[in-house]
Amino acid sequence: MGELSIPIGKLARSVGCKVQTIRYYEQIGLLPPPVRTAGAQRRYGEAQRQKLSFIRHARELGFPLPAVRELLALSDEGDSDCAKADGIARRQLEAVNRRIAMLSSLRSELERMLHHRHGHRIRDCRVIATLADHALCSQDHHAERAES
Amino acid sequence: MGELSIPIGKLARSVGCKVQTIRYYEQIGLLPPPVRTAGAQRRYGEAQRQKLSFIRHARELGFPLPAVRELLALSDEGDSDCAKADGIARRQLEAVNRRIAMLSSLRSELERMLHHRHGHRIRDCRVIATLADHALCSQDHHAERAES
DNA sequence: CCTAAAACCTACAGCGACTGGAGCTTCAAG
DNA sequence: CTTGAAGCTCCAGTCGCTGTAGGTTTTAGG
Repeated sequence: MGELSIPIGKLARSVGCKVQTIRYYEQIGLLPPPVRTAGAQRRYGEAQRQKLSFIRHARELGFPLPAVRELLALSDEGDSDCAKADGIARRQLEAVNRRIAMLSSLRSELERMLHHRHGHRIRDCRVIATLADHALCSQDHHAERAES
Repeated sequence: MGELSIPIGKLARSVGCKVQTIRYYEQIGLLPPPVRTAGAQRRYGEAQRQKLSFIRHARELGFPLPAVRELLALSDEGDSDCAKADGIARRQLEAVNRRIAMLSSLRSELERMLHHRHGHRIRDCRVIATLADHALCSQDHHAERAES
């Protein structure tokens, strides 16, 4: 059914990523090296297309590559405990929630800056004044390193 | 009032960043080169501390460095139009809103994955199944390149 | 069979915004 | 004057790709 020898460009189009991204995944050992033509061009099969699709889907959900690697490994051995995959997903959900919370507080601070404007010259500008003086902030919006 | 010759480590502590970050800002021309001791160590004054604090605050609000550079330039010349600063802040607010929207849809997808679990073995795992088959998604969560 | 264009190849540099380390020198307190 | 903390420069690494240069292979049409 699935085509037996898909060239890299067609594969890239079919999963919605760039050709280089696929080669990159191969380079870091996320995708197995495919068969090559006599002229050394990559040719993929349906199984590899599905694997790549899995990877891309996980990446779109914000899973960092190490997590994707774990998820891939889990999906390969069907006897493992589902709890592991759940744990990874739960951690990702928590990370997403943290990022949303942080961005929400940034949003309200930015809105405050923008709505409380009074002067139209820089020296009276609320945006600049707020940046210059942290004490003008309502909440503390402390940045947290976010993956992905 | 302000100390007249702050060494880099104290400055870093006072604004909550790393020493290397300050040196990096100097390297890319965001902070002016400070005076040096006879032994070539950096010594900062209060004005530079305020400038750095401004930069850090803007960064915490997610402004990318080019935007920070613009905001700094605006704050230096008090006669400019406040509309420029407002525009930069508004664009940042829009970017934050876009990121929140994207993360919210990721969150609901992750929650769907986690709550509809049925098996406790990988082969019945909803998390893995969802990743493997994009068709199981309710919405399309298409990643958008986000700055910062 | 031949040609031309599209697609492929490798290798490496660059992005943003830092961060970490090696290997050395200088400063400040006691 | 000693000693240990803090400073210095230079360079490499992070993450997840993306872009480019300069060449080769494939494929469709004539």
